[in-house]
Amino acid sequence: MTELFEPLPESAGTRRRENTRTKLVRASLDVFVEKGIDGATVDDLVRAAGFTRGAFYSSFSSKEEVFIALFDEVTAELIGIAQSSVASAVAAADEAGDDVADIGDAEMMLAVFQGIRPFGRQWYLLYSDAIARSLRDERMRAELAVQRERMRDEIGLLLSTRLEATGERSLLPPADLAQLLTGIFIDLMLREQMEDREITELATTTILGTLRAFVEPAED
Amino acid sequence: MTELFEPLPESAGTRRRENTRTKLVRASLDVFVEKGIDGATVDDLVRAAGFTRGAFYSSFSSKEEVFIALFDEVTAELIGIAQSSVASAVAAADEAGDDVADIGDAEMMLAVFQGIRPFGRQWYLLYSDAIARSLRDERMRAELAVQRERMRDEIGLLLSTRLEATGERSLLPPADLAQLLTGIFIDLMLREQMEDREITELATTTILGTLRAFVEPAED
DNA sequence: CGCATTCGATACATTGATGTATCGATGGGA
DNA sequence: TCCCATCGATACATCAATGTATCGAATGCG
Repeated sequence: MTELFEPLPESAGTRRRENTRTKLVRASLDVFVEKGIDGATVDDLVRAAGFTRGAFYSSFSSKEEVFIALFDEVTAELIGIAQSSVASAVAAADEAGDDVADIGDAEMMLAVFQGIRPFGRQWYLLYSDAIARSLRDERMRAELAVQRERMRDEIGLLLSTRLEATGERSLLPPADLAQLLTGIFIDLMLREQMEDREITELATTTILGTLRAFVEPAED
Repeated sequence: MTELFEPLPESAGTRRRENTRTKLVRASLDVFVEKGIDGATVDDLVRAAGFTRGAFYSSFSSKEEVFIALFDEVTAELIGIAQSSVASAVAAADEAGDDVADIGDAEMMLAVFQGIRPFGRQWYLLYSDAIARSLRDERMRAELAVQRERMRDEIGLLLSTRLEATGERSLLPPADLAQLLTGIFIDLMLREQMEDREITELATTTILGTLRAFVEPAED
C-alpha cells in the first residue's frame, strides 16, 4: 500500500527531542489504527517507535497528546492528497485536449473520493475514535472541530474554484455543500469498512445525484 | 426530557434474573452515555442499577454484552419513535382535511428527523462508540450491522409506503436511498453535538434537496 | 577536547479494574 | 411450610497500566 508519510529527512543536528516526537507520532499511526485510543497503551506506542517509556514521558504527557498530533498530520496529508487528485484530474483533461470546464464539480468530487480512498480505512479508524472521544472530552472536541473545519474549507475551496471555472452555481453556501459532501464521503467509507459491498457505483450515483440537486449547470 | 424507556412493569414472579438483566441494561444507558464503553467500569454499571459486582457476573460476562443489549433496545425505541412521528404527521394532515398524499416523502423524513432529535444526543453517543469499536471487534461489527440494517429497512419501508401513497418514484433502490438519508441524519446529529450551530434550517434544506435529487414527483 | 545540559532507559511504587470463589439470602415448588 | 435451587453480596487474588524518580549516555557548546 502507498504510505501516508514520507520518510523522515534524517534530521541533522537539531535537538533530538524533535526527532523523538516525530518518530513517536508517526509510529503511533499503526498502533492507534490497530487498537484505538483506549486500546493502545503507552508501552505499545513507544515499542512501535523503538523507544521506552522514559522517552515518551519526556516529550508527551498523555496518549491523547500524541493522538492529536497524529490526527493533525494525517488530516493534512489527506488534504494534500485531495488537492493533488484534483490537480491530476484537471491536468489529464487538459492534456487530452478537452475543455477544462468539462470537468464539473461532480467529476472533481469523484476524483477526490477516489484519491483519498486508499487511506480511507486508516483515516476512518482514527476519525471514529476521535468522534467518540470528542463527545466527552472538550480538548478532543476542539481539535476535531478544527480538523473538520480544515477539511470542509478545503473542499469548499476546491468547489468554488471549480464552480467559477465552469460557470455552475451552487444553491447552498459552498461551506454547507462541502460539509454535506464530506458527510457523504464519511458514510461511504464507513459502509466500505462495515459491509462487504462494493461501493464505487453507489458512491458515483450518490455524489453525482447530490451535486445535481444542489448545483445548477452553467447557463450558456 | 422525555424518557427513552417506559418504567418496568413491576414484573411478577418470573425468575428474578430477568429483572436484574433488564435493570442493569436500562441503567447502563446513562453510564455508557456519560463515560463510553471503555470509560465505564463494571462497578459504574452495577452501582447505577443498585447492584454489586456479584449480580453482574451472574448475568453477564462483559460490559460489551450489556452494551449490545442496550444498543439493541435503544435502536428499537428509536424506530418506534420514527414510526409514530410519521403516523402523527399523517394523522395531523388527515385531520386538517388535507389530501394525505400532500405529505410527500420529504415532509415525512423531516417529521422523522424532528421526532428522533430529542434522543439524538444519547443515541449518537452510543452509536459513535459502537462504530469505533466495531471496526476492531467482530462481534460489535456484526451487532452494529444488524442495527444499521434495521434502521435502513425501517426507513426504506416508510419511504416506499409513502411513495406508493403519493405516486412519487425513487431513482435509487429504496434501501440505498434510506441509507443515504440515515447517513445524512447522522451527520446532522454530529454537527448538532459538535458545533453550536442551529441546524434545523440546514436539515430542512439538505433533506428536501436530497429527496428532490433522487425522487421524481408524481406524474399527474 | 571537555563540560554541562538535555534526553532517554531502568526500576519502582501506586492505582484501579477484573474476574473468581465463597457464603448467605430469597423465592418458588412440592 | 419446608427445602432446594438460584441469585446476589462480599472478599480476595491477580493483572496491567500509569507516572515518577533516578541514573547513565549522548549531544552541542565553549
